[in-house]
Amino acid sequence: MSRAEQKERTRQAIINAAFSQLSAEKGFASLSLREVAREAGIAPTSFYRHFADMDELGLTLVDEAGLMLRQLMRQARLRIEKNGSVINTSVETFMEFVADNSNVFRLLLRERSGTSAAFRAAVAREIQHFSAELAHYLRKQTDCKAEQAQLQAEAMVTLVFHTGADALDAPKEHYAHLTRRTVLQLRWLAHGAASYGRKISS
Amino acid sequence: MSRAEQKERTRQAIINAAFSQLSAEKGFASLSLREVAREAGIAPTSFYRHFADMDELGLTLVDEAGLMLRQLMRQARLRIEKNGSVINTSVETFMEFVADNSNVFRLLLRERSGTSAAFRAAVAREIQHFSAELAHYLRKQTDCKAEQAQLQAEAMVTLVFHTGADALDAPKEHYAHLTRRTVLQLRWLAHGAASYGRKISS
DNA sequence: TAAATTAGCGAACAGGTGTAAGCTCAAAGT
DNA sequence: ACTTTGAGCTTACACCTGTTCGCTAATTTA
Repeated sequence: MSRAEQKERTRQAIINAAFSQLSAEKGFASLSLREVAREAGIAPTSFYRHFADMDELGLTLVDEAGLMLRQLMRQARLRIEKNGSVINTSVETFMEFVADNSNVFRLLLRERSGTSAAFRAAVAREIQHFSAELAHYLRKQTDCKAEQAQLQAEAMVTLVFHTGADALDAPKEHYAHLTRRTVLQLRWLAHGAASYGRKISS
Repeated sequence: MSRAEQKERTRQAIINAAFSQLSAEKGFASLSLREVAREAGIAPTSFYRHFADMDELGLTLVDEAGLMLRQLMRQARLRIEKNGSVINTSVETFMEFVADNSNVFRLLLRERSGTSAAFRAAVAREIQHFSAELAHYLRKQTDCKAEQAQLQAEAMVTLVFHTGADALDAPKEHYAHLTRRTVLQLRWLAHGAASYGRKISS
């Protein structure tokens, strides 16, 4: 095994160790370099061969989380093409993502309002991507001004993310109920934005 | 000075010390018993005469924050009676609250998705109160089903809180812009909920 | 083949943490 | 006036933290 290859492998071991230690009870801030190193199977000091400090590791985790968010969007688009019902399919896909990647979603959720400005900015950027894609979609679907589409998309993302946060503390049998509620909220929003816009322009 | 009186005084000193140490860079989780005690002007061990541990102090802080939230609602109602424009006045009042009590709002925001289930539950309860009052108001204003009013209120609160979170990282000259955007989102929601409901019932 | 690079390790340090034990001494209760 | 109570203190302990230094051993380069 080549040297660079091995290095990349333990780098991934560190990242995985960090993700696995994130949980409902433990946020990134309360992660310790030594514990992460222990789980990754290296000495504490070897950590520095890969990251300058914990913050750098944290930003890497946020990047990975953003990547998964983009995978989620792709999957949602695929399902929508087959299924049709846009809002319902999107929310259902999102809820599955939250259920299957709780720790990843939790990271985004927490660091969005966390103590590090850099983390907050990084998360905000990822979510911004998310909203922008949705806005683009909305503009194609219903013809409206760009600014308006963006604003609507952000409201939708906010509502869906909030439901995701609730889902983390709810038993799985409540998911369907949460989904139904959110779908209704999004429909109101879409309906209102469309008719309100028409009223203004008329 | 009576004994009970003095005890209450240092208890408040502890609470104030804790609030003052909360900031954009420091969340409750990274608060240390010793530092809080130092700022409160007591020995670390004396802390235990007032709280069993930091968690108990934290729940007390959340309670105080909830209290301020209720003051905020009262103030908003007063202003609405004079001013008229419900949504606009509410959002403006809320934004002022966030600006004037950043640390209090930050506490609610962070612990809502924090690492302690007890904290999350406590914050959720306070916000639930908030939404319930708004729902009550909506029902009086526009006649609709109770469940629908509640759902609409929760969406509104979610959007407003999210804007508050953004405001914490934005310079004050952006507040007006943020307010305008949020007002528009809320109007869409109200408009959509009203007409969507009518469409269903007809 | 010889030299240079470097991932990983062990030992050690300085500083922070929560909390237990036991004391003082002024207020409250009898 | 005597006793009890309890807020606050000092000391002490055990533990965990991030980080520096110098070393080893294996891969890569020349």
